[in-house]
Amino acid sequence: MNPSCNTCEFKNSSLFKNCSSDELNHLNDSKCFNVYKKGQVIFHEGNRPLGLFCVYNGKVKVSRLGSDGKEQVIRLVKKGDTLGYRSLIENSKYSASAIALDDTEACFISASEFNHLIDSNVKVASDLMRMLAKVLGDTQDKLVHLAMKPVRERLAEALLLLKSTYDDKKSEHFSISISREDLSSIVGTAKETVIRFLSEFKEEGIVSTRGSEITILRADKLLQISSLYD
Amino acid sequence: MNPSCNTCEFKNSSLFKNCSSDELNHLNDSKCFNVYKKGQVIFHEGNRPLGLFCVYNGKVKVSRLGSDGKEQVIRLVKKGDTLGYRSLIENSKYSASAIALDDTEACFISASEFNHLIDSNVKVASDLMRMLAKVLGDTQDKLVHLAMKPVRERLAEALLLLKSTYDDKKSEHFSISISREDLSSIVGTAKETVIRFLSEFKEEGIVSTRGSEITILRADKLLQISSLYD
DNA sequence: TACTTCTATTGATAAAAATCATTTCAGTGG
DNA sequence: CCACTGAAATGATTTTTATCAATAGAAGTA
Repeated sequence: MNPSCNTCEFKNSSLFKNCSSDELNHLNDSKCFNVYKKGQVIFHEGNRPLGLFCVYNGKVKVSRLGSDGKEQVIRLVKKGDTLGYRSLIENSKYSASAIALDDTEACFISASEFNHLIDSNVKVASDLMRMLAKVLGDTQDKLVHLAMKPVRERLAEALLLLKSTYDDKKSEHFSISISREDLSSIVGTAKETVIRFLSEFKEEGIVSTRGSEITILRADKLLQISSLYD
Repeated sequence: MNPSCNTCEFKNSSLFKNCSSDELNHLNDSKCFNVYKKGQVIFHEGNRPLGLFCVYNGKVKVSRLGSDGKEQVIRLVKKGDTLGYRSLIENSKYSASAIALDDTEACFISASEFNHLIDSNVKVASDLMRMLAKVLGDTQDKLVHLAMKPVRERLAEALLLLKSTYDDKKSEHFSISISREDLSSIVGTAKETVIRFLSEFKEEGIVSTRGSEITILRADKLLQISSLYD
């Protein structure tokens, strides 16, 4: 059950894709495999990071809470992704929390192990740097869209983001079970507002819902809606 | 006039603080000193980066334009800061433009020079990585605040950001000349809305204005206003 | 100085989104 | 199967912010 780094599904696509077999074995010996139930906190805003997480399975949201209880999702994390590296690099406390959106499994790598690895393998360090640059770019996009696009377009974009992040089956229609609360925290708006536009989308035949499950029927239409202002 | 890297004011605080004297000399020989007038474009969204800029003097905004002509400022850059490294690392086109907010001077370092440096000096690479992590954290803060705070609080925050970024004289009161248009692009709102809240701040004795110049009289009050929701 | 041109400011109004209240629906446990 | 609970959905209303329009003020230029 406990997956081995050397045979890991993400061996060639993760942050550690440029590790030697020896390095992977070493990682494997020191890592710690964890299981999280849906809704469980993986790490908590304000705590000190002890290492980083490599998500093996499941879905994770990285989000921050305002004093009024409102939540804003900063990033969605999928299997194969690394989690919690920013605070580690900055050597600062977590500025956000990571919460499982589904039952999730992740390997934990200690800070010392991680630091040793990026000090000793330049390729890993430079992959990490590129990853940071990529995530920074994505975050800037989010910022700009939040400032410039109305909710309807941001919702369309959020649905496409969910699809592009979590659609691995590539089936005809992508479905995801997500609470309206979580969805509104991704979009950056109120729950009811999300529900209203979602109802519009339903009437237009763009999505369908059954309980909290949303099925995207017309990704093309969503793309069109989301990029009205691009 | 053309400043030398080895005697540069920012020698010990810039991204290149861990360069050897030789490396600095080499940078100095290959760099190119540029002068930009207020309002002038330093680099433009969509273009391919040829190198990176090290700001020697002045103020720069990094911003993106929506199709409707609305602008959102992503980052403020001051003297001693590096500019344009994200696209360079990602090897992608500029996703934003850099525009001088004041008369600005900056040294340009070619991509090959820069890449060679980060490949050969691990310390520079790791400083760069920490810088990326820092900027990512700042951007995430911006994102969360934009989503959660009302304009009044974001305006207070923006004024404090301008002060913390550009106040070097540490005089009694910080003054800055900035158009309401630019200020609104930092806050992420309409020009008129900024003006209205600015008028409120004036009535409350928190700031004063003369033309486009804004003077912060009570930074403490701004801090209080901006962190109502923290 | 008078003129021209921005830009700041203020006012009135419209649009967008948040909030509050209520109803409906889906999943859960007896 | 039914009651119960929590989430989704819808409606009514308020708040916030954007937009449009007009005026006033600053800065540059002939």
